[in-house]
Amino acid sequence: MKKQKVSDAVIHRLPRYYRYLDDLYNKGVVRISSNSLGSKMDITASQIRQDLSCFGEFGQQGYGYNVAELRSEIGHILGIDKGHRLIIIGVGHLGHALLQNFDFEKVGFHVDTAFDVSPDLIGTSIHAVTIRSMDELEQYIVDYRPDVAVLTVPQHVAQPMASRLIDLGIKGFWNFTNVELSTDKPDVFFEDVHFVDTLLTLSYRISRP
Amino acid sequence: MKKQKVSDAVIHRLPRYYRYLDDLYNKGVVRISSNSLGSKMDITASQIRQDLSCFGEFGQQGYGYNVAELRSEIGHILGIDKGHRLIIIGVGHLGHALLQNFDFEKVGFHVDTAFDVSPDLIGTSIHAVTIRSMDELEQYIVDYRPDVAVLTVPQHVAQPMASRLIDLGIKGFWNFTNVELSTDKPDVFFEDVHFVDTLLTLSYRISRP
DNA sequence: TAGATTGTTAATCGATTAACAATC
DNA sequence: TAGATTGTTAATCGATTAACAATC
Repeated sequence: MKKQKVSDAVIHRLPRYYRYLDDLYNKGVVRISSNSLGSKMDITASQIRQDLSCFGEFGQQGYGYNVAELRSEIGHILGIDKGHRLIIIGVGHLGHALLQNFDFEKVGFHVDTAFDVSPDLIGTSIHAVTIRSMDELEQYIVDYRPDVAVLTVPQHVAQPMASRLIDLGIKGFWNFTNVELSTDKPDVFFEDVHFVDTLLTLSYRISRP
Repeated sequence: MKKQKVSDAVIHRLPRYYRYLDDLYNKGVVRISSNSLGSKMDITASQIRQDLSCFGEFGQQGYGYNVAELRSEIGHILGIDKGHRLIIIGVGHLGHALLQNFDFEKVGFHVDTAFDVSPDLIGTSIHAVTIRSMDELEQYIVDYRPDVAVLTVPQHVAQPMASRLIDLGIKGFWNFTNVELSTDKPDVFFEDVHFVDTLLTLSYRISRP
């Protein structure tokens, strides 16, 4: 096992490995070689073995990998078993859609609660998640110490809201606003879901003659 | 101007360039050098110049780039001015959220119409977009020839729906299902928005000790 | 003009792929 | 055992950065 800094390229492939392995696992597949996984995923077997070697030795010569085992190892590397807890900031259509459709538990996140400013929403609950007033934010976070905030607020409040949450100790942001957030704290992470960027990439590709 | 295949790395940076230039443009900034744009975006000036050189010469020695001009050039490269038209397949919470909040026009897409199976939705409209029955799909696409389909349908219908749309001539998919779609047609493009992957990447980062 | 900044070529760095000894 | 397949080292490929002549 090499012990070096793991590159972004590798990190970004991990969730995809996990998805494929989860799928194989659910289909009851017991073992898989880097070769056959590679052809499924359309990457080289070499790359898979190289990527995995950043984290340990999970296979066996002549056999390949045990699907259940590798799935859980990668899940572990990704922190799925850490019991992370998150809060949702902003329950507009998008926040609502995530609450209704997104399987947070499946990737090891528990949705503690949600916050909004709308009196119509405060006090109600969606999918067993209570929506609270934004005024309770400080007290709630101090009391319950969630790890991650999902930002589904309007653009213009994104950065101030992020700063407020960072001061309260939030360490990770799943950011759905189209704003690039920043902080000087090195242990705070932003993961941006830039819808616009992906649509523009598609636009680029279909626009070539 | 070098004329080679443009790498994925470059293509994926284009939308971000566009966002920053659009922002500068809206702030009334007239000119910018690769150096100052680079420090804003936290990339090297060299990379910016190298990237742009794939598409032409947009700057001027001693001056830098005209913001309005570079913005529109990159918009052009991305196909923002192509008048692409799209249809939304599936108006659940997510489709609804996109219809209400996402500024398609800003990136040069016109939302023609939307489709769903729910009798409650069919015939209504959201943000001036009519929701039609899935039964009208064939006829509509044949008649109006939209370019792109936004897939916000349940997982298990994703691939069959994509195949059906590809047969009807849809060339681009903005895919919000967690399924990796495939086709043997080389001129069909999928742009996947894998929510799960980004949340897992965040999980990885905050899980490191 | 002199200073600034481009576009491009060359150098460096890192990521991917190939090869293979080790071994199940 | 023989065949299969790993983990890792070496080779290759491509992307990023640095350097600089050209020139506004």
